[in-house]
Amino acid sequence: MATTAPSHYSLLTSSASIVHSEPGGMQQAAGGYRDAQTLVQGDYSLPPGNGHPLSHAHQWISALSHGDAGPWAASPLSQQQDIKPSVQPGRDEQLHGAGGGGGLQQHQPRAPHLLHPNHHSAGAWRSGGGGGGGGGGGGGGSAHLSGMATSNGPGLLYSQPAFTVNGMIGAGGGQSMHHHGLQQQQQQQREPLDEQPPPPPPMHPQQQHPQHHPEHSDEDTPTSDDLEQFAKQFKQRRIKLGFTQADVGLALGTLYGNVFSQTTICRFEALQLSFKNMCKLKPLLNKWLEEADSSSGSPTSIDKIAAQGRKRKKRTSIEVSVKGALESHFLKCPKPAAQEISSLADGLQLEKEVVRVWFCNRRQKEKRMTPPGGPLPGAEDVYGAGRDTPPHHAVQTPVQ
DNA sequence: ATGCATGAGGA
DNA sequence: CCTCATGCATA
Repeated sequence: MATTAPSHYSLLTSSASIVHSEPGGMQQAAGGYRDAQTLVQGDYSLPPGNGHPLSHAHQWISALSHGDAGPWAASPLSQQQDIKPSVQPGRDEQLHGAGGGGGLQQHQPRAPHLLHPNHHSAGAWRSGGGGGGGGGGGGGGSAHLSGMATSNGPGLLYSQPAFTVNGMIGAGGGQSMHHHGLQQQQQQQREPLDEQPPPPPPMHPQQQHPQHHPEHSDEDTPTSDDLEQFAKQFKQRRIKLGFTQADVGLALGTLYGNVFSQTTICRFEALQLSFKNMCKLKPLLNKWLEEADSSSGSPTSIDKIAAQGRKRKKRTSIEVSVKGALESHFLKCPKPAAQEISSLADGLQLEKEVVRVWFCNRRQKEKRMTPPGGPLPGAEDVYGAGRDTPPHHAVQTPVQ
């Protein structure tokens, strides 16, 4: 039981609340608004006067599948999946507590201090080669992904590329990347005579250019290390500037026409996206960083869009016991056939669709970055042979 | 921070 | 149906 909503979407043809909170002029670092949700999110981290001890060595599982596309191998940026401002016709429901809503928002003065450039996760693995000289400029290459698909119809978002900064935003022109050397420093140096054989990266399927250019460290394809470093740095700066993940997501929208949710930003920081996805987002976030950094004090048009209206099915809450069962099956067979799913669903008293989706999500999760606890569980190829993947489980990074 | 869900695109 | 990118709704 417990399965709340069977399968009908709740029709909330209620208030088409247009919540457009007018930030007025407090978009500064003070981060004007804050969604209720945002409040709960981790910004409160960082005790004033003490660095956080986060240091997790990330390592992506090499999820090589038998027939699926390689994980993050070849061209990571060669994807133009493009974005579309989900312009949904039925815009109703969806109450965003923001603006005039229930007035549950509040501004909170964050301490201007706190935070200090510090920590650098241990980079035991991945020797100089990859990480490549701190340059990491990441800025390089990439970028053909801004799509400016702001072709919204029914008043979706009114984001105007109104920059007041250096007007370097090639909103309509080109998206030239210019990196400033703000990346991070290098961390490993060895004596010129004492070459130590630091057990290089166990294995990183990515960054294996089947093409040419043997040496290129901070151009085009970012390495996993680059990404990790960047993500960390990004988060740090973001917090320092007083922005929430949601803020960033919106900013990206007003900046490029690509809105992202708090979720995505969060996942980016936590490296819970696929390598490809990370590569795609990095340039954008990098740009935002520059923006926020230089205009930290100047007006940054923040617009708020009233979420699109799409009636989602109510989230099904799967009981732990049931989850356990699913997990078991997943270990045995990550990709059950339709029929198997049916019987499974039947046995668990769940909708087939729910089970199917569960497996999809489970597989996806398995492909994300974020090491299952250990840097190298021993290369487990998800589906293909390792039918008995070790019982690793949600061992999230102790960050924040 | 995450779990379940939606959808586009690709066999 | 699957993968993949994303995000609402939640815990």
